[in-house]
Amino acid sequence: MKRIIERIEEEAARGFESAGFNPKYAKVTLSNRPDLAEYQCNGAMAAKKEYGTAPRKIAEAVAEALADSDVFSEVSVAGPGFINLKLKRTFLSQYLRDMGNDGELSLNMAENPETIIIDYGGPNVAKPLHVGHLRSAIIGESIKRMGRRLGHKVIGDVHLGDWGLQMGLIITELHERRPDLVYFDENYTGEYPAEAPFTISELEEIYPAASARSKEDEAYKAKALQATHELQEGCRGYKALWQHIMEVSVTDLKKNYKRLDVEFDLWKKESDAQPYIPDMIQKMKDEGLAYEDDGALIVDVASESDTKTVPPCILLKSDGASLYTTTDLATIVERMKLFSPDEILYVVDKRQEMHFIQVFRCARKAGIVSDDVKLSFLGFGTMNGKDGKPFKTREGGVMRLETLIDDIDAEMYKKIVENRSVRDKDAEETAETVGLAAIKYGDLSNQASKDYIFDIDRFTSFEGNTGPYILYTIVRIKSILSRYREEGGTGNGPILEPASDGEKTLMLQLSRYNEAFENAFAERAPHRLCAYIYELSNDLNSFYHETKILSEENEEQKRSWIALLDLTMRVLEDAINALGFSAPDRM
RNA sequence: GUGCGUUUAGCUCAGCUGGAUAGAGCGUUUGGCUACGGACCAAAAGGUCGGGGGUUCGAAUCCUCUAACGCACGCCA
Repeated sequence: MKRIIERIEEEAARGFESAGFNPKYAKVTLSNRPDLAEYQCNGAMAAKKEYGTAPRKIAEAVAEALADSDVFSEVSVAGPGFINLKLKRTFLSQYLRDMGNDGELSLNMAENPETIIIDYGGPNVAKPLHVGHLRSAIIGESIKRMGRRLGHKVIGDVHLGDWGLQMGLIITELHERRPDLVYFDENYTGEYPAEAPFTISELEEIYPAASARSKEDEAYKAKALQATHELQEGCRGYKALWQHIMEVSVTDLKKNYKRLDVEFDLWKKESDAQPYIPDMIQKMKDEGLAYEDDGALIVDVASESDTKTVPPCILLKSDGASLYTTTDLATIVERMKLFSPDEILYVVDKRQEMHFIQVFRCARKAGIVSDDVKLSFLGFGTMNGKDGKPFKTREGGVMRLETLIDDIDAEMYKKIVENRSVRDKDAEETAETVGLAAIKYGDLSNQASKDYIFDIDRFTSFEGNTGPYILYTIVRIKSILSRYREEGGTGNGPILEPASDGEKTLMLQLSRYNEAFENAFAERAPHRLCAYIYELSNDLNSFYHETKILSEENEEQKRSWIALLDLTMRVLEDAINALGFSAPDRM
């Protein structure tokens, strides 16, 4: 469905044209002065240069040409040449009726759906999910859902880190602790045990210990590097261990992501890209792109227009082992082969930007992707605690994601039980639903690229710009609608012209849904959608407060309001679903 | 050192790509409970948009200089 702003712009363009001016100046924006008008056009000022006429004169001519408009009830000129536009009430109500009947709630499905792979998650196996993984999961999931909602084919890939030094570290540490395990016996040729020799909690303890030790003990680190290399070379025992680590980790990861209502289509991992590495490297060597430098195999990716030095990509270390960069490149090879996507989007900590600049350039240079494939990077900022420093536990350690979710759920449960409008047996489930909304909305309502402060008290609040407030609004509407049905009401009437300013404000806001949603996706900016639903919720609550709906005696009016509530609810639920959370029936 | 990012109300953040009087929430102060759900609504106070200079009819937004903080800069991921 055409955006309301486009309809308005077209009409304004007609005005410019019939007044003898170029319609390109008919750019319309939301009014800065809602007390004067709903929309405004500043084109008269811009047109001054071309026509040498006073902007006010131009504006007045345009206003006159629009006097008989079907769209505007009033076109007036203010200040130096602002054209203020007030919409006809019939125009607005008709737009909303069309929207209500539109199966997509006015959203425009992509004309040429794209295949987009989103790489988010990126957890390392054997390491517990911590709060650092939260943002990637939340932001990536919402962009995936927004894209799908608009008809694109979006593939989410968790892309596990299972092939780097951390595996070597774990193997080395295990070796130190339990040298008797068969996996370390080079002469062993039999079958390895089916059962893993460790649990997830042991695994989660082993890695940090090994990592810490490698930073102090050179010899130990050398061993880990060696083990990493041997694993990559296919050492049988290590490979079997790796298999165990994978099974144990993935089971745990799936459990955690499920709690976040984050779902990946692909559980690909770094090691899956390994088979593509030899050919890829050979090709780059043959083409003269890759060459040896200090024993390492590198590719120059600097460009003359750079304002800073972009270091070359290292494909193979001097010891012959591959790295993050190598794997990422090979992963692109694999993705092109399996999915031939139009875009690959990485939702990753912004500190990794340089790495991706290198990888993208190298991929293009080596012809791994053609020019029409978009490689994009959505970097997000750090999640800080209330002190402005990276989020930690009270003891100063890394906060586990599970713990964080537990804390939020507990806080939510407390508040819900206090309010006791929900039966106890449902309270726990409701707390989880509302808690998830609190976490996700708290994150998504901030601009992704900036650091933000994670404040449990604020996010779990039911007041202000929070997830729970949005849910509250939805639940409130649901409650009225169900009471309406209980009282024997059926169906929605056609939406009538707004009867009050509050109702008009609500209707205007609803009419901007497609614009808000489509822009949010185009800019990969979930926070825009958050801002939209927050405003919509405010408008709904204001309207609700000043309007007695169920006791309205004019049946036609009542049915119109019910239709308006119903439409608002559908828009809100559609939006939060795209953001990645949902509303309970009661709370 | 080089580059990137951030700086807007006491606090947490918006500001839709240059428009009129810079907006929300929290907190503070005040008003509204015969409640279709008060987890709400209405209102007030609170700002030299880090600082200087420039571009133009017009700048939080573009350019330039500068300060503070954060981050990244070849064999970690």
